[in-house]
Amino acid sequence: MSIGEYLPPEIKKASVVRKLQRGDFLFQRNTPAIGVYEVLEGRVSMSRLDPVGRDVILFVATPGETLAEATIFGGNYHCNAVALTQAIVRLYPQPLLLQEYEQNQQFAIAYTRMLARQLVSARARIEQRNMQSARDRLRHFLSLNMDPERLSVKVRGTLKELAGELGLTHESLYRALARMEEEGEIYRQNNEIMVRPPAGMSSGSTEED
Amino acid sequence: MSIGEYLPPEIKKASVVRKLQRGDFLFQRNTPAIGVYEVLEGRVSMSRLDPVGRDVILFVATPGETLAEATIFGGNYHCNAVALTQAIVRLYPQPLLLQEYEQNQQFAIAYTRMLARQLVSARARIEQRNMQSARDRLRHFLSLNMDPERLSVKVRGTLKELAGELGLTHESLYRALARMEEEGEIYRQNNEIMVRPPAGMSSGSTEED
DNA sequence: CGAGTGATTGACTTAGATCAATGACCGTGG
DNA sequence: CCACGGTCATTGATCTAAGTCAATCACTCG
Repeated sequence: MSIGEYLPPEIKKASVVRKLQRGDFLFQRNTPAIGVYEVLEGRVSMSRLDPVGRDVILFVATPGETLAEATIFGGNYHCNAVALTQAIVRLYPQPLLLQEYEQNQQFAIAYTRMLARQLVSARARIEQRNMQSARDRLRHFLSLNMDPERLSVKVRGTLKELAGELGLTHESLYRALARMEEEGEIYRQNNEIMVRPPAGMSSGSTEED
Repeated sequence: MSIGEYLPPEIKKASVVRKLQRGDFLFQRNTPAIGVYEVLEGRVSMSRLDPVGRDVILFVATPGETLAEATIFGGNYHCNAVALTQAIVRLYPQPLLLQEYEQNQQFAIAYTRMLARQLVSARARIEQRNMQSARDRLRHFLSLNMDPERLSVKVRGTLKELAGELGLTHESLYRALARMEEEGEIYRQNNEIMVRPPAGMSSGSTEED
């Protein structure tokens, strides 16, 4: 799923890890693209100055996300990338990526697929954000991430981080969780959120114990 | 930019237009993918049943948008597509697309680029949604769509549609526009929104008349 | 043990959503 | 040619839920 998983070993080996202090530029707009980055730690923001001189944020990449995917084909970067926190990134050199794309159709397909998959999940997040209520956003998140067997979601990281992912303050998320638990819609246990099926759902194949 | 623009003419010719009534399925999950669709008119929703039986919306495609881009490589559809309104779509047959992708590297690159571009703009929209205030969302939109020469944005379609794109009610958008105009931040004329540069900006190269 | 952070809850504020009404405009059909 | 229905643009009044500020408790790490 993440970029590292399907890259040929020689590109992995040729990748370079870079550490950034808060405020460091990773790259600047209209500068030749040297490759695609993956964020390993911290947060890196991509932004651009608008014609009036304001900085417009296009994307804030968090660990596991890649940036500047289109620069596999060369050209210049189209925005500025700045570390918002101390951060660690991995650079996959453009010439190697492009060469692989051109010579190994399996890789080209994998790369294209990855972009399509990311697009699907970005769009899903937009849909999530179309809902204003904390509970609806949470439900959407749970629905998309639920383990079908257990009808539950293991929360990765902290609830605060989840709140950020949902575009909510942590307080709102805590309250939504609390109320949904009160009302019996969900049930929490450690860092796992179990969803209680609506009345009249048979659990089908997974009848345990 | 849109998919039609770089497709080889033979694929364009082979594409099929389909009209949908509200509620019609365009395709269903786990059904063999026959191609990539472009929405010409109306709104088509992509959704999936979650393990608990709720319908989760992944994406609502509007005119100009494509869906199921990953199915260029075949396989099954991964969600259900239903017309939310009366709609018109164009189908680009998967076998032709794949053949072209495999045999014409320029096309493969163009297709990959298109996905990367869409990803950039989807991410930008997520950033926009991270802002809760109507004015900030509007500013973000203006910054991204501003004509650099005129420092203005021509609104496509109605303001109501724009409100939807910004994730706001139309009333909120009207009020935000009105207040920003009152305060001199913007200036409206027909369907164009002109942005008044913050104090102390020289317009640089475009000093006209 | 004390600092730092996450989880949680309470009190209060506020801006967006909602409901409602009005005027402008546009196309259609009689 | 005009009346009528529909939609957009706009504004007012009100509601509500999320944001904000603040406090507490548990836990971890050095």
